[in-house]
Amino acid sequence: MTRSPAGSLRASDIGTTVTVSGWVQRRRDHGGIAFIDVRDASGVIQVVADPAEHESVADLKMEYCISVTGVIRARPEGTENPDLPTGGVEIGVGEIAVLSPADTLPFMIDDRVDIDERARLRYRYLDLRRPRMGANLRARSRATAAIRRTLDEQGFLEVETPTLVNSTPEGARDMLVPSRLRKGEFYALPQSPQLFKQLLMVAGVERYFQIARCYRDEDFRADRQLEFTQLDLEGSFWDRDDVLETIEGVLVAVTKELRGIDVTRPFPRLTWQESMDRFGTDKPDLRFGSEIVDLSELFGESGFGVFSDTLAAGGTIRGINVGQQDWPRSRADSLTERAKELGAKGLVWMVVEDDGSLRSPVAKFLVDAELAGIRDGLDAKPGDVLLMAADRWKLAVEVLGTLRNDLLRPSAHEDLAFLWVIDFPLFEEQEDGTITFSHHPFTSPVSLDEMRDNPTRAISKAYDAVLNGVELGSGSVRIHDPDVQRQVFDILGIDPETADRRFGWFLEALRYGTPPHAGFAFGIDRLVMVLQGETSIREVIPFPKTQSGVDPMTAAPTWVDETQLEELGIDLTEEAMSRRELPDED
RNA sequence: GGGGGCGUAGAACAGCCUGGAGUGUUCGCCGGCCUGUCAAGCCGGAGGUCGCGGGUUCAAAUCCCGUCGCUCCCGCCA
Repeated sequence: MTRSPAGSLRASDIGTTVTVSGWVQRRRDHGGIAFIDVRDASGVIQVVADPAEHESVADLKMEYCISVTGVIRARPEGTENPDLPTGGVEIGVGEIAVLSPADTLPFMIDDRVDIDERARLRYRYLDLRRPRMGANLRARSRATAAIRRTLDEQGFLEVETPTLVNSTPEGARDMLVPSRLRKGEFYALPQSPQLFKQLLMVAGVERYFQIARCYRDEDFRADRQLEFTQLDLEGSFWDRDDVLETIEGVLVAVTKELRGIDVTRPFPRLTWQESMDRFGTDKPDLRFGSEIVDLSELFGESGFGVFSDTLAAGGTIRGINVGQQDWPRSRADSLTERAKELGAKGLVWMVVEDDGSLRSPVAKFLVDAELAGIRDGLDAKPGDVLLMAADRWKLAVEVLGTLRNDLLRPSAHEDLAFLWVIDFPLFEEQEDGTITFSHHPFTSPVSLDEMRDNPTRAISKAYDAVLNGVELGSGSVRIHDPDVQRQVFDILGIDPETADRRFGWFLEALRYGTPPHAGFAFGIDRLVMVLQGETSIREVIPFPKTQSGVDPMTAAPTWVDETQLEELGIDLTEEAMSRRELPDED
């Protein structure tokens, strides 16, 4: 007899004999009657047995893998379960077979319990049996299917690029793989297929995409793992808007697939400058207001030294109204600490009293006109909490932008707010005065003259996609002229010899009739995370690593045999060897 | 590299501030009862190196120091 998916059974199946195979989710044994919830990948069905007839029912434990054959029947009136898609019917047992028993579980297969993450990862195969995790796995599969469907319809070619590539020390730290055939040399795992996809444009592919695993050896966050998956995409003869339209189409299709809703297009666009000014970040969360306001002009002549000195030094004074907040002293203190952690010298806070006056430790330093200006500028109403930062522009807006998120950002992702951030700076000036790229060194400037004359103010043809304050990914129009590419390397302080050694092969390729091209890459983990309402990408990655880069199940990374190291020509340092002697402790 | 939170039975927690016998709750597990439950219910039982190491003390889950692990954040992440 063929097997029926448990979750598919409905009233229309009443009277038919079916076989369902799956796992015992729950057993409710009433003595004279026993209910067994059988779960498979499709859902759950209730099985009803008389323990007197089916003695083996008493032996069924949670997560036993079983097979049940019986007749579908309507549940007696009043016992239907409206919470279950199959809740109108049940299987009256004919036969039960245990396919595979299960040991007592290390934790319950239940969405309602938060289990220690180490235990979940140690038994990830059990963790993935939880409905929520199963739903996340399926969502991810449907997301990639929707991506392929959308791009295939537009004539894109899916091309696989190598995952053993040369190391590029710029940007993130590379994951390295030693070469056996060439002792002492290393491959790197790709941080992105960037240069290969540009070569595919040189190769005449015109429309390329790949669902590519990428690797960056940097510290973890809730939205960062060593390895992650990107939709990587590139098109020839494209300008920015061709990319934005294509990516929007993909994001809309995936959202439709996972959420069943039609996102309004086109997505809003903010310039980087506007995004920083209004939200203090290049990945603003547009689900809520409380924008940052420039209050500098109120304080040009201020008697409050912190403000007037900041302005005299070329800084700025920005404010934000974070609305109604519980505001005990401890909250103010911890927020001030947070602002300092972010680099601010301090944080000014004010609470609007019922009579409209402002209660604040600094109120006594401000004159009435200044206080009134703050109230007006921040549209203050009684009970509102106002925050102000006085600092150089970027720091001031970033601090307020972070506090805005800390205080107001919804924890779940029920609403969706997509947007584009465009017109990023081409370069960034670092604290030591050197110039680095802000996107990557293959990004086209808007103006060559501006790039040469005033590099730190030059605008690039780079853009980011943002969803609910999460940076999904970024892209740019690329440089297709080898001379321009050399100029960019020059500005970045990469001398011609170094440029040739590292990128000569690429610069050479650009000389053979390279089409203008542009592209994008977005993180599939992050997109699925938000659409599934999760706040960590580990929930949508089947087998993630812990924050220290360990897989508690397989114990990777592990020590390898001396002979393996010898073959690779690798000696461990004393420091590494001493770690080897330490016992692993929890 | 730095800061915060957490670590107590198989799981989730309370207990810690203010030291006094491993005390408690829910779930799971074992045994028993139970014919319409769906996180079934009722009765009984087992189960503990309070992460690890050191210190203070007559006495440490509790206070102090160190360390390991998990996690969030800063740095970092083109």
